[in-house]
Amino acid sequence: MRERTKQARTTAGQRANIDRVFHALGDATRRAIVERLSERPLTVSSLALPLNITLAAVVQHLQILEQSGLVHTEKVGRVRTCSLGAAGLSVAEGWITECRAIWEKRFDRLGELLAELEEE
Amino acid sequence: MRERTKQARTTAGQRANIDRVFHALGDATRRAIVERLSERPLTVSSLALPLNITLAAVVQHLQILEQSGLVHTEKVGRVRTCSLGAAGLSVAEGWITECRAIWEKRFDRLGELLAELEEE
DNA sequence: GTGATACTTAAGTTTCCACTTGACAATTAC
DNA sequence: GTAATTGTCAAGTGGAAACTTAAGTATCAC
Repeated sequence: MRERTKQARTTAGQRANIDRVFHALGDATRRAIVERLSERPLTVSSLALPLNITLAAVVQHLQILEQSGLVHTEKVGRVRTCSLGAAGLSVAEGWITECRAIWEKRFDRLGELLAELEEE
Repeated sequence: MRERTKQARTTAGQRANIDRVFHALGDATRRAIVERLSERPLTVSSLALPLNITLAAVVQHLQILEQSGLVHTEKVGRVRTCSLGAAGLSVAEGWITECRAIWEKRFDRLGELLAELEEE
């Protein structure tokens, strides 16, 4: 059976990905991790240091971040090194850009009309 | 009395705002609302129609969206019209852009380093 | 006026999610 | 070898958050 879905602006897979990324970014602790990783790669324990939570909690956050493509991790020996992944941020950026594009298109269309209504 | 506060990349107020925006965007239903409002302004009940939740739930989502600056609403008579607010999306976009900028800067430094190593 | 429409609000329920604890595995240091 | 380091896993807890129900208010149509 061939899967033949209807043509959508975004596919179901993309939508699931967007969901994972924004859910990941919805938590302040995870955003703090992303911010620090944008500066330099860090190990799990060095990531945990400034955060006031257990190492296990940090690992759980990292799982969510990695599944969303926001973070990439690699284990060498007993040390896992985490770095920022470009993919996740691009997904979020893309969604926002598309929303804004549609909105601005509409805004431009109404521009002339609004100019007339402003004199009241 | 020199006011020399700590030099922060982002102020506490901005951080609270970022938190509200990303929390708002963390929910799929609210993102669906934002997407539809990017196309055209809508009333509360017309927003609720395609969503399989009660009107009360939609109102609660709208409160969160309005507090984050993602949506602007105005009531005329008994009808509340909702439209996309540019402020919220800009906040999210700004955070992502800054993260990416720092990350890319690091990439550039790596490039320079590699270039130097090749010369020697 | 009456009734219908379009929300609004409060309170309760349920579901989810961040976090902890505690035990465990794998690597490195001694 | 033993011990310390670094991380992993499973199960459980507490609180936030999404959602519902039910009642209320304000506006519009007649």
